[in-house]
Amino acid sequence: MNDTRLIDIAAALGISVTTVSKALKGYTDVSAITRARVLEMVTSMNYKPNVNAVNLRTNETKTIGVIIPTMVHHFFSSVLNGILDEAENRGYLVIILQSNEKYELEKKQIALLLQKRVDGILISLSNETDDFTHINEAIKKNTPVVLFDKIAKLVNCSKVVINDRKAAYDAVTYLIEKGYKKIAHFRGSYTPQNSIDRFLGYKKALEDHNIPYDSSLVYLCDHNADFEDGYANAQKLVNDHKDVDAVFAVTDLVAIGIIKHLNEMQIKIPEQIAVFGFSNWFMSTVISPKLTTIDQPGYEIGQRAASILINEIAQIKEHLPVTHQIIELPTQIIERESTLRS
Amino acid sequence: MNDTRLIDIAAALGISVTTVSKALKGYTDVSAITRARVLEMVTSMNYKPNVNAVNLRTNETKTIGVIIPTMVHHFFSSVLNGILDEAENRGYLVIILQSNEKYELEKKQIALLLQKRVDGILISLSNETDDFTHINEAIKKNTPVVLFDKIAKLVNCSKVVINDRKAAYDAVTYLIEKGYKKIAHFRGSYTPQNSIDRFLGYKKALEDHNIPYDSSLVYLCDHNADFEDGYANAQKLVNDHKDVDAVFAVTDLVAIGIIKHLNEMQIKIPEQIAVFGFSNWFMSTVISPKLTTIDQPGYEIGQRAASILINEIAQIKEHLPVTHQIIELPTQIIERESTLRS
DNA sequence: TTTTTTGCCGAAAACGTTTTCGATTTGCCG
DNA sequence: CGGCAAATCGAAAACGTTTTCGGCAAAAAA
Repeated sequence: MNDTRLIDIAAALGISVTTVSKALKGYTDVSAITRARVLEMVTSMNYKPNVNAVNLRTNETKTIGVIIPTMVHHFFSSVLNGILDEAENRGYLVIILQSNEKYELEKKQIALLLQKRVDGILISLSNETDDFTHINEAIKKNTPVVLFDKIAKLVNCSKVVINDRKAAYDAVTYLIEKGYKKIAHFRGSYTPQNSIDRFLGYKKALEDHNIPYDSSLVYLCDHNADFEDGYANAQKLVNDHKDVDAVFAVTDLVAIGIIKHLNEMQIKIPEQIAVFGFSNWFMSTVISPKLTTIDQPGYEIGQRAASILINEIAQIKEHLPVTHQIIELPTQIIERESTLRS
Repeated sequence: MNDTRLIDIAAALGISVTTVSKALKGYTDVSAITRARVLEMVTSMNYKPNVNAVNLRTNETKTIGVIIPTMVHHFFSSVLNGILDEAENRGYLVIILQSNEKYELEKKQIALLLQKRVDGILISLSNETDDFTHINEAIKKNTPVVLFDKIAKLVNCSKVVINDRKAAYDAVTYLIEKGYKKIAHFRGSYTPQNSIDRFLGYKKALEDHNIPYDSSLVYLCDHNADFEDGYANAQKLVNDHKDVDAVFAVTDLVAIGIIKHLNEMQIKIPEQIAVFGFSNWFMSTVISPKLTTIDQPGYEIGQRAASILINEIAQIKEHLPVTHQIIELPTQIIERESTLRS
């Protein structure tokens, strides 16, 4: 346990702890020469400040908390990646918690983070969450919160999102312009804003191009919007509607489920039915045919969210007024084989 | 900022901080009645201890650090999941860092964790790492370390692994017993123990079944052992060896790359060439044909590793001798279509 | 009654920093 | 040479706990 303390290097130098501390923190009332001596002794004795003492004294932890619905998901992994990088660059550590899409757990975890006195919180809401008092509680306690991806519009804080509605609109418009006539939609469950917006974008695009909206063409994938959902519903789709020529899926995973079933039924993609995904999960280049999809910049979302949060932390510390910002990151269509008729 | 402190509830009750603290920590020298009053006041005033003060006083942080090569990987996501669950159950928070497979970064991050005074460290080594002084440094400082997955046998600490060699041996033996004669191996790079062991298991299984080892049947996938590796090498394989009837891949991702190429070449799986993966990544059920593979219990690895670490932390705190343990978690063959000849 | 035990409580030190405020010295100018 | 400003330092309080140690009362033993 070679933990050298301020008092140790003070003793070694024959000066006071006060001066040592001040030398390190850039106070002006310490001479250049003693500062140099302190700095040298600090490295030679390998001094590392005791964060617990610092935290107690300064009442901050240089730590931010992150709550995500799930970790085992490529999109959230990317977001986390962005958060971790930005946090490290700015000298912050990151505590990660998973809500497993449960509201109660999410609530508990906010409380845990507040108790641990993290300097700020990044959170993507669980699908269950429809009450936001726990978030507001954190904000009221002067702990800044930044919502990302799955947000709540009502909460008064900064947010980093993509425009799901526009992205979906663009996707469906793309399909229409490619000549597809009867476009089905495999939507996610009813609560998360994401799947609502994507559905609305789908609907709007149809209407704007004079294609009547037909609710029987919308299939609900509420079992996590995963592979099985797409697979099972694809079965129904080909039974119900012989003349569908394209599907816009709420998720790459759903899209891959669709592709798998169509492949098994020997239905040609995109000749008979085109498939459009959402997320640009790297797996979408692995399957056959390669999936056309919407690129969602996960890494950048994480990075921006962390950056904004850390800025707000600094502002609060300086007692400056914080202005919340809503960042909308651009998405783009990644055109691949699954919609590309020759 | 409603942060009530011990002194506040002491004042509210007209007693001393000492007694309040003792009531909360289960000391015997506080009467049942005052203890009850304290407990009541604690909940009514919503008291939460200031962790920084507690940490400073007790010299522990109730936090463990985790370093993994990468987060965007299903296996590590699962491991993290296990770690997070176990940690939360035992009242610990988790700080996660990524080494991005870089030795230098890994070294820096160990230092960072030590500086933050985490109570223990979980780490899966980067591929580059071949020097272990940074790990030993942590151990010397009385911060317990548990290695998992990508370990170093030389480091004197607890480890949680699967038996890669045996798993590979079983896989290849399975192929041989199914009647496959000429079995290629797509191996990972030369440094990580994992891919070495899987290669050795492959070789041993051949020898034990009187099949001569042929080094030209071993293809190196050293570009992250990912999808592209499998795809590219599969191309070489079918050129070089017309008579190969099975491939054992170091990773599901590599296996999927192989499958993709074979599908494109209209080579029937498993009739002409069987494919065997490693990891039981959930994607292996999504592709066609579904991939036979080795199930690697990621979640359990994380859980066990965290559990062992937290036990050791407790032992060190009580000044008990710690006995390091090496846990080998069982793997099993998941038989699916890619090796199942009808 | 006196002595001893038991039960209950509080004063105070300690953990390692940061920061305020006052003290001391030095140089400078008149 | 006196006085003032600037430069440099240190004592001490504070952050909120935990824990040791001793004190004091009431109950039990003598």
